[in-house]
Amino acid sequence: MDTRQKIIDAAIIVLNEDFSSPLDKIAERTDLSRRTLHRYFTDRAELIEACREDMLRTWQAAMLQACGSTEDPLLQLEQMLYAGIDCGVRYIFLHKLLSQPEANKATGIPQNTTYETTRDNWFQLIPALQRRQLISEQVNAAWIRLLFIQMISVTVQAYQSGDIAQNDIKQLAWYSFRRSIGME
Amino acid sequence: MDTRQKIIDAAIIVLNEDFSSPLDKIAERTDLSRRTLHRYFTDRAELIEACREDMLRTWQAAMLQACGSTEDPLLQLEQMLYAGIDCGVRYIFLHKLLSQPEANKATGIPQNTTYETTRDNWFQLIPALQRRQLISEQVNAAWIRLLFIQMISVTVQAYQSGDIAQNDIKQLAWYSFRRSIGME
DNA sequence: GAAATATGTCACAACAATGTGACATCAATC
DNA sequence: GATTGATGTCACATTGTTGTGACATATTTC
Repeated sequence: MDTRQKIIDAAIIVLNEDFSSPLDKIAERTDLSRRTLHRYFTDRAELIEACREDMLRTWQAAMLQACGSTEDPLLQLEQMLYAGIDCGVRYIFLHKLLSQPEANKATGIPQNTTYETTRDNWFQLIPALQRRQLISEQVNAAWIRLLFIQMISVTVQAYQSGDIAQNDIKQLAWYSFRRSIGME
Repeated sequence: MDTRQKIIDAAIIVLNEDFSSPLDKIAERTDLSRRTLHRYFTDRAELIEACREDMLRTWQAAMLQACGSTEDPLLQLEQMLYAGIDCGVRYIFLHKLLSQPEANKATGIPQNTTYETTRDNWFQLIPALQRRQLISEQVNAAWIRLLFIQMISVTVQAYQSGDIAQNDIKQLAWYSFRRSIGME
């Protein structure tokens, strides 16, 4: 398997838990030495940048596919949730990273307009659904956005905890999410 | 105001964002020098321990009050949610800290059985409500527990973001939470 | 205003994390 | 079996973080 990708995968998991974690921990998780890690990424910043690009690519691909699979905006929303869940830790870390501009400045990550526009497209779905009376207009769109992100976080934790039957989790997530935003 | 407490408050906020953050950042947030911080807490471990105790105390007091205010288990659950929200970042950080035993070992935090028993008491409420048919028995108790914790996190973010009317947030949180677990 | 208390500034040693060079080792390929 | 490519080991300079001592400067209390 691609060593570079193996490092990125490990970095995403470790840095998601603790953003200031030393590179040794990432190397440890890949069964490679820190020296090898540095052969692929000269810099910590370069590694983080690679993680960001990887997460962004994965997320955008998943979201595009989810939206392309149907015309029904309700089904689109459901598929978007599943797509986020499939991205898992990537999705969570990406949003954590991009919602903390201080961290970005420190690591020199450029502002990514692709992300913003893509994201904004997804979340224009909500007002559209509200106009069609499929979601109560009482519930704030910003609130729904927070619930969406957090539902993916809950789901990832559920998978990791092992306390919940793996097969049920996705349906459970969609059930809880759609009810939390006032559907059905 | 109590300087010691001021430091703890700052530490909770900063460490919640980045657990490995240098002490300078905490000191900066209090408008005190790092030297003064070290006069109150000789050690980083000691400061973290103080944060843990502070969070635990605040949380337990809030939860006890919430449960003592009524006999109705449904109202109790609602009050518990509001209590968690009032604890805010404290609640989130406490759960983050106590759910990562690796971090505890590193900092020498002792396992706290008071926390576990108190927590377990609260979450015995769920099965009780399910037996009374107030919550669907279809929904897993572990899942509900995750939703509860995350709903508080969402609410704190909503307060911080400023995108949502402050007055509405608590009611919004209770509405979304109770529907997400299958009530009403 | 003198004494006591709290805080700031500076310097410093100890340690941890980073990034790199030099060279060894191992496996695959020719 | 010699060569190449990927990785490991070790050493090293550099930088960031930590905890502490010595002393200066307010601020409060008597």
